[in-house]
Amino acid sequence: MRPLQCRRNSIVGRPGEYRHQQQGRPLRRPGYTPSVAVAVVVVIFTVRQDRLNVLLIERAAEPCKGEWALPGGLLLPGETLDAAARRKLEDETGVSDVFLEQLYTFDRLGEGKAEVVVSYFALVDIGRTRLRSESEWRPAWHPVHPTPPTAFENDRVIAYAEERLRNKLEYTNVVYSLLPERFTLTRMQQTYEAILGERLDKRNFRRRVVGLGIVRPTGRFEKQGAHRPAMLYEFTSRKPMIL
Amino acid sequence: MRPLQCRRNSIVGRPGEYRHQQQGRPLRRPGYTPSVAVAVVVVIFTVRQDRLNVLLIERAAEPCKGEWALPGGLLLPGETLDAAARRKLEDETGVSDVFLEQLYTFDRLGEGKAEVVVSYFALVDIGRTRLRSESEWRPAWHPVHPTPPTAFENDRVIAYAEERLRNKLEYTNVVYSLLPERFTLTRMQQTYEAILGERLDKRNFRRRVVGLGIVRPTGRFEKQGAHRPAMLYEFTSRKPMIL
DNA sequence: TCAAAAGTGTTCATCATACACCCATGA
DNA sequence: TCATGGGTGTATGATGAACACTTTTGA
Repeated sequence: MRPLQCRRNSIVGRPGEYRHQQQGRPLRRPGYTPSVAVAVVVVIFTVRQDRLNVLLIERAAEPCKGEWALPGGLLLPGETLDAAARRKLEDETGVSDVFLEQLYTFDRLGEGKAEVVVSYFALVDIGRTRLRSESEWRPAWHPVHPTPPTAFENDRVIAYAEERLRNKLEYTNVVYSLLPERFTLTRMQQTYEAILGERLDKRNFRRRVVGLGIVRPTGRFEKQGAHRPAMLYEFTSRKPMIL
Repeated sequence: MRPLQCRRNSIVGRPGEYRHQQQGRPLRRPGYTPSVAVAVVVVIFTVRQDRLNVLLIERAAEPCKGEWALPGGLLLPGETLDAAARRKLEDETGVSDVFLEQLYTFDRLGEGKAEVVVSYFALVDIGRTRLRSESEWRPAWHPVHPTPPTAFENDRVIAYAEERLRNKLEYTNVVYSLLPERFTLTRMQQTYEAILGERLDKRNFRRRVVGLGIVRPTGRFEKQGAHRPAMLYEFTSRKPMIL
C-alpha cells in the first residue's frame, strides 16, 4: 500500500571543474586530475536450507589475511563497473545471466586500499553454482543471520543489500533468480520466508503469485516422499519486472 | 499497495585483490594499485512556477565549454563522497541542511575526464536559494520537461533522479525539503502535482497528509487575493522518514 | 454580488489478512 | 491406516479512488 496516492482520473501531460578543499575554501587547480582507487564488490545471495546465505571469500593476502570478505577487487582503468561486477560473480559462482544490480557506493570502508567501493548485489540459485575450489581464495556460503565478522566493514554492505533485497521481493519478481527452472510453490514460499524472516500464509501467498501472473503451473509434478506430489511451476518471465 | 504481502500474524525471529582483464582470462598483478578519476555530480531539484526544475551550470572551460551540465567536480583524494556532494550543493545554492541522497554511480558518462561518476540528488526550497552569480560558471534553473541538451549525458542522470524522486514522494516525507517552514496545503499539493505530472484530488490529498501525520496546522493563516485565507501548515518532522 | 480559492464527507471497489479442512501418496 | 506435505475458499476490515457543493474574503 503506497501511503501517498490520491490520483484523479485525469492525467495531465508530463511533461569538470576541479576544486581543492583546504581550510574550508575551495581553490581551483587547473590541469591536475586527481584519481582514486576504486573497488567493486558483489554481495551474492542465495537461499540454502531455508536460510539466506551470502558468499564470502577467505582472504589469502594482506591486508586482513585470513578474514572473510565479499568477492571483489580493484576496478581496472577502462573496465566498466557492471562488467567488473559480472566478472566477479562469474569467477566465484560460475553463473551468469542472473539478477545483478548496483547497490550503493561506499566511502572508506575499513582500511582497504580502495577509497571508493561500488557495491552490487546478485541473486543466484544454489543449485546452479559451482564455487571455485582450486584457488587459495576459498569462497564459501555463510548465513546472513548472524553475519560472520568480515573485513573492510563488509557487514555494512551486506546489511544494506539485505534491506534492498527484502524491499525488492515485495514489489518485483526478482525471486526468479533464486529458484531453478521449475519449482514448487512451497519452495518459492520458503524462499520468501527465508528472506523476509517471517512466515507467510500459504493460501494468500499462492493466490497472490498466481493471480499476479508471475508464475504459472507447468502441468508436471514433483514426487517425493510419502505424500501427494506437488505441482511444478515456472516463471512467466525471467527478467526483472516491477509488479 | 505492495503487491506481495501475505503476512501471517506470527513473526519468526529475524533477525582487494587486483585482477587484470585480458582476453577473458583475469591475471593477478600484485603490488600495483590502479586508480581512476572519480567525479561527484548533484542533481538539485526545486519546484518553481508549478514545474519541476533542475540546476544546471554553463561550463566556462573545455571540455564542452558553453554547454549545460550538472554541478559537480572531481573527487579529491581524502574527500568523502557525501562531503563533496554537500559542498557542491552549498556552493551553488547557498543551502545546506536539505534532503541529499546518493543516487547511482555511472560509468563513462560522455567524454569527461571522470571514468566513474557518483551522482547525488537534492531537494531545495526555491525561496531559500541564492544562486552564485559572480562567477564565470553561471548556474541557472531549467525545467526538467523538457530537459535542455546537456554535456556528459547528464540528461540520463537527471532522468534517473526524477524517477527516484517520484518514487520517494509516494512513500516518504521528502517534500519537506521543497517547501518553506509554513505553507498551504494547496501549495504542497501543487508541489506533488508538479513532480508526479498528474492532478491529485484535493480532498483525498488533504485527508492523507493530515491523516498520516506528516503535516499539522499551525493556526496561522495566509491572506492573499480576494478569497478565503488559507491555513498554514508545517511538517511534524523535517527529517526523511518512510511513511 | 461576484469572482476566486479554501475547505469539507460519503460511496464504492479492491485488496490484504485471518482462518481450517480435505486430498493424494507411499510406507 | 496413517503420516506427510499438497492443495483450496470465504468473510472482514482497511484503504485508495471517485465525486460536488458550501464558505470566506476583497474587489
